[in-house]
Amino acid sequence: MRIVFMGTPDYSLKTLEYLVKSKHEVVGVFANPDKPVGRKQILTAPPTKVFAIENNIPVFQPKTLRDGEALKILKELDPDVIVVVAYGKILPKEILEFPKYGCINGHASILPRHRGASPIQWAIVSGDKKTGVTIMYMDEGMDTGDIIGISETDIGENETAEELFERLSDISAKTMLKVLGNIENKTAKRIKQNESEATYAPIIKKEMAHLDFNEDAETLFCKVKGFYSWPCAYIVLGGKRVKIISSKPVTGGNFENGTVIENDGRLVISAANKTALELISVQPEGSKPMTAKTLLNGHKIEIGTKVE
RNA sequence: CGCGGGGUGGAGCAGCUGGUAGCUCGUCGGGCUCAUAACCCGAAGGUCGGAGGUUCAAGUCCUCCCCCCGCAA
Repeated sequence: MRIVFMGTPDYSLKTLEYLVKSKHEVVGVFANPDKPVGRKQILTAPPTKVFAIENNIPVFQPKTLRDGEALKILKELDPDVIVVVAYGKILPKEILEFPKYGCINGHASILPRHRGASPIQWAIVSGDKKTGVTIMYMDEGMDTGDIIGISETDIGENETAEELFERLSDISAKTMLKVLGNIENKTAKRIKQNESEATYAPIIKKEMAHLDFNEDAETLFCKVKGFYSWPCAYIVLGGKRVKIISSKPVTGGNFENGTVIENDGRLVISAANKTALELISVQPEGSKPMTAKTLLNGHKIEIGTKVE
């Protein structure tokens, strides 16, 4: 099939790679415009664009898909199907209806759970034991289209969002290929989503990663994993922001929430419901990542110190 | 010129108003102990990021450069 691919970040790159290697023909790639990255704010091309250029595939980076220009380009590319993975834009109706086989989206959760921008992070933050990817026909809603294929996977006990991203991108790519095969030979089935089971995974904001010790340790532990490596759960200790890279929920006691209750080689902070969170690996602002023990070597953190 | 923090023995940090460097951990040796990541005794290990400058004297002041990190994206 002739495929137009739409995707921007690393997560979608995997699917693009698989498609290019497959028997299908990728005739064009849409990605979000280059944007400034890093401390130096260097204008950087998204990974899908870089890959497309290396493989001599035409790249398009429209600011909007709604001015008719994108549709004009698509008419020239004449795809049988448009494959969308983490593109970062909503497709207007005119584009959704354009390709013969429609627009297919790879979403990183088992729909209808975790519709929205950040399904991977929320699966972990919510404490889900399993997640997966869903391939669906896109419609005008937010991840509300009919399901064509699902692949499930267990979430590891200590798995971070970063690791899950990596795994799901691969699973998504493979599932997408399978589904495309089914579409091509007309064996694809459409399954409606059960609206009553829908949940939403809103885009992550940095402030969400500021840990609140009025929550229990298990919840905080999930946030540390789910917000890693961006934006990364953090606390404010002695006026400084300290990122929590890894942690472990432990038994606490009758202490005020958010105070240091152990500082002898281990750094433990009391949380709600007599639980506590042991910080394993941290990164104070201005420093490189280090273990809590190392942090304690150079900083006097008294028992009873309040964490903000 | 986007804002800010920082580069000191292997690691993390102190070192105020300038007078040859200290803490916690680790390492090595020894001791105690049924034993130990515990405890005791002792030891090694630092051109204080680099280059200039000021000074009788600079980690500590001035100038330039290199590198790391947080915010921001």
